[in-house]
Amino acid sequence: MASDGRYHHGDLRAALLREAEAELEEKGVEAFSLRGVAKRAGVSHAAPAHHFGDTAGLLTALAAEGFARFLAVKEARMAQESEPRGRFIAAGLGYLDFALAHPALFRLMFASARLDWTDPALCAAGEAVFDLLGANVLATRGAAPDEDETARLDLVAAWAMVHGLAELMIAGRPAALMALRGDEREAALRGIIGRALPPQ
Amino acid sequence: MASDGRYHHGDLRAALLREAEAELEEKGVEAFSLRGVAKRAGVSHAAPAHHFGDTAGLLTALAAEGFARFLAVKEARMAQESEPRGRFIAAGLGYLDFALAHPALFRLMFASARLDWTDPALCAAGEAVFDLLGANVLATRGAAPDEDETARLDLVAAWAMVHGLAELMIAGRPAALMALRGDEREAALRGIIGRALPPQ
DNA sequence: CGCCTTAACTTTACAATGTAAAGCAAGTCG
DNA sequence: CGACTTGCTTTACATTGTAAAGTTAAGGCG
Repeated sequence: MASDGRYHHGDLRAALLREAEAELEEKGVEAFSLRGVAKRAGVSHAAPAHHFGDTAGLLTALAAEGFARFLAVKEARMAQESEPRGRFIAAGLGYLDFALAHPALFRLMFASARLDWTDPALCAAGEAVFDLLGANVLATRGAAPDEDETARLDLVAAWAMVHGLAELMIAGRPAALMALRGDEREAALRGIIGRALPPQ
Repeated sequence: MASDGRYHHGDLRAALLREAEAELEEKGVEAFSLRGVAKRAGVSHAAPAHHFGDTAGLLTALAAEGFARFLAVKEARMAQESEPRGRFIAAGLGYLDFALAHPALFRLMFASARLDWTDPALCAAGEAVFDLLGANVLATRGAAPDEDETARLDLVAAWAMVHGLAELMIAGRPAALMALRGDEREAALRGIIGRALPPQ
């Protein structure tokens, strides 16, 4: 029985995704529980499995949605810049915005063994993010990563640097970086990300 | 009863740590099971809890041991180089060696919510690794990260770059990098890591 | 309107897991 | 030789994922 008394929820699928994200951020991937999600949504413990098959199905759907939002955050940051290099750095800052705002979801997306990468929706969402990275390399270096060796290295360096920053910052490391606030931190991050990009 | 028939195992603690690592690498952190570890060691399902308190205790002990080995791998790589910059890059390559050789253990050490960071052994082992990073920055830049602002950025940049490479490569990404073999890959990695270090 | 079909959930059931508590075996020290 | 202690086992129970069967409501068709 739905919490509002109705038997048919209306849009339980969307509600479960919402509650699943709350469960994920609160408990972490490792303590994530389907029954916990059901409890939050006020439905029977088996309702999530009905909609998503199993835990992997729910997490996969959540991750796919996450990649779409991730891309949107990056693009929003980029829209504030006009020069290719500034836009590339902005994409990196968006990457960090998202990771710090949704750490558990971020780790689910990038470092979980519980995702079903054969799922077309998840693959497509992930590739869209990767494509943006390629486009930024092309705009900055003037060569496409899948054709030019140097551009390929640019792509790896930029991705690794930003991804590493995200992972470390999620873990609160290094303390010296996490101690910086607002503009100071952003200025430091711009400088660090800049090291990985093609020279100006 | 121990698999060899003895009641007292002799060194069950060490055996459990060994089997726990096998369990971890085979099933991943998210599907890691105490009972699975016990089964591998041929002891009763509650034996691990007897030695380590609970799952967190076992994983924490495993991670602490992991940090010690991690440090050893980095130092082994560094021993082959004499110049500060070469040694710094070698430490990064050792970081990647370890991550790729023990991906699940690596992720346990750096990205698990199941570790008890109040444990002194774990803290000490982790700090020893961090100290090596600081020493490498000092040797390369000529300034200590806890005193000099630029050195602090050096530390963050180097760590983030190498850590990001580790996380991405564990996930098999990017495909272009993972397709490279042996010397080719190492040369590419040297170049990429070099971007994050103080200019030559 | 009443019946039938089907989709959306619930209930029931079961095996696997973590952990607490009590029990038993075997070395150790008096 | 007997009590103590340590190391492991047994038993027990709550929580979890998932399968399967049951129940409720919504919609189409006569």
